[in-house]
Amino acid sequence: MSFQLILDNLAKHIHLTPDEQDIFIAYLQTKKIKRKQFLLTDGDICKYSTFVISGCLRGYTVDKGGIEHVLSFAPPDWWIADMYSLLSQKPGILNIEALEDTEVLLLSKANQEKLYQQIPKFEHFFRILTENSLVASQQRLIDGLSLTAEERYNNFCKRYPTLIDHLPLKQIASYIGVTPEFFSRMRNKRH
Amino acid sequence: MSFQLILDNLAKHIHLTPDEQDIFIAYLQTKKIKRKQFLLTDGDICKYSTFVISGCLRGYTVDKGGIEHVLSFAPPDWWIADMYSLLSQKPGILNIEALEDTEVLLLSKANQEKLYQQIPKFEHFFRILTENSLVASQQRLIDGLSLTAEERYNNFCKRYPTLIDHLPLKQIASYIGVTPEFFSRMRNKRH
DNA sequence: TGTTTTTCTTAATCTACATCAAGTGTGCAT
DNA sequence: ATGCACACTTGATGTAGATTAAGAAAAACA
Repeated sequence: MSFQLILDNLAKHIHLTPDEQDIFIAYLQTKKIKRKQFLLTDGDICKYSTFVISGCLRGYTVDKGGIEHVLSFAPPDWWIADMYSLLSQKPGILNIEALEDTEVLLLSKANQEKLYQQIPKFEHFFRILTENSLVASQQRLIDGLSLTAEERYNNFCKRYPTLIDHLPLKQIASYIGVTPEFFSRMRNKRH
Repeated sequence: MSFQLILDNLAKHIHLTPDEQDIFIAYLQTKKIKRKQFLLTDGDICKYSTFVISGCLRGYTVDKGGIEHVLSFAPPDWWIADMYSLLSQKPGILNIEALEDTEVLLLSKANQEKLYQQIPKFEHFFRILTENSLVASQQRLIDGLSLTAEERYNNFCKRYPTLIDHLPLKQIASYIGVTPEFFSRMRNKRH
């Protein structure tokens, strides 16, 4: 198991000494999730921040009508968690499912807090990570209010070009916020 | 000018010594904004985190069609900023306007970063603040995808009961994501 | 390899909400 | 007080996108 991907991910915002890297790595757990298996389901208490090494996860909620709404995809080099549940340690509403066989690193909430104490740089790192998530989340809110489904799709294509290829279209439709039927029509533009 | 409100706000997450409180307060600026005046407009680079003491602000974007979309209200005891612009120091898209005569405290980005260096507890505080904003933003995303306008309105009423009273209905409509006309009809339920 | 399951498409109909237009309060500046 | 924005309402009509249903294509799995 190589930890290079996650160390490089940290290195985008903080510099760690070799010793600090070792401490960090000792706090991680490895896990493999088969396609269609779940890392977290609705009602669970989220105990980990998850970092994807290979494969792809999706995080989604299910509404009263049973419709799924994709909140995020997590390809390699991305973090994912049910932030509400992770922070409050109450049952969450997110489902995290593997779209393909996926390998992840898990950092437990307890270990994450130990890192904040032992190596304050981690507080810096996760502050920045959270700030960037917030900006992305707010931009998506604005897009949902301001743009048509088609414009949101074009944005998605620009922002996540690598994802487009090996993602079922219905998952993209759900992320964009439309039905698979409408999405199909939209792409084949014959309204 | 009393700084008690902002010190109590900090105290929700971190404990400061009197000396640290003094350092913090010395970094703040006071500002008064009259009703309908702007603290920030589209295209500006956001230089401050703003904390509201009295009055009320609203943050909104304007889409291609000239329609305003309210992203947040900031009543007393709330923080507001164009996070995208504040973090990237590039021109932002948010307008921040006073809905009534408003008194705020400004913490410049430069001073905020000095605080992170001098008093690491501030990094902890703003991490938590950002985490909570992220959870709220994601929940609003989910609500926008899962709920009807009416359900979103009911949620808003429950979540911000104090705001409802002295806020123009059209501003609430915009926050909910519907036109004033539809909002009016909805409230007077005679579809 | 064939069988099953899931994804994608197409078409008809429907609905939540927008748009346009006009009229009625209501607060605030002169 | 009076005039004037501006907030709010109400009605008629328009539309983006949903729903339902069914078949075609592709992928998963045994």
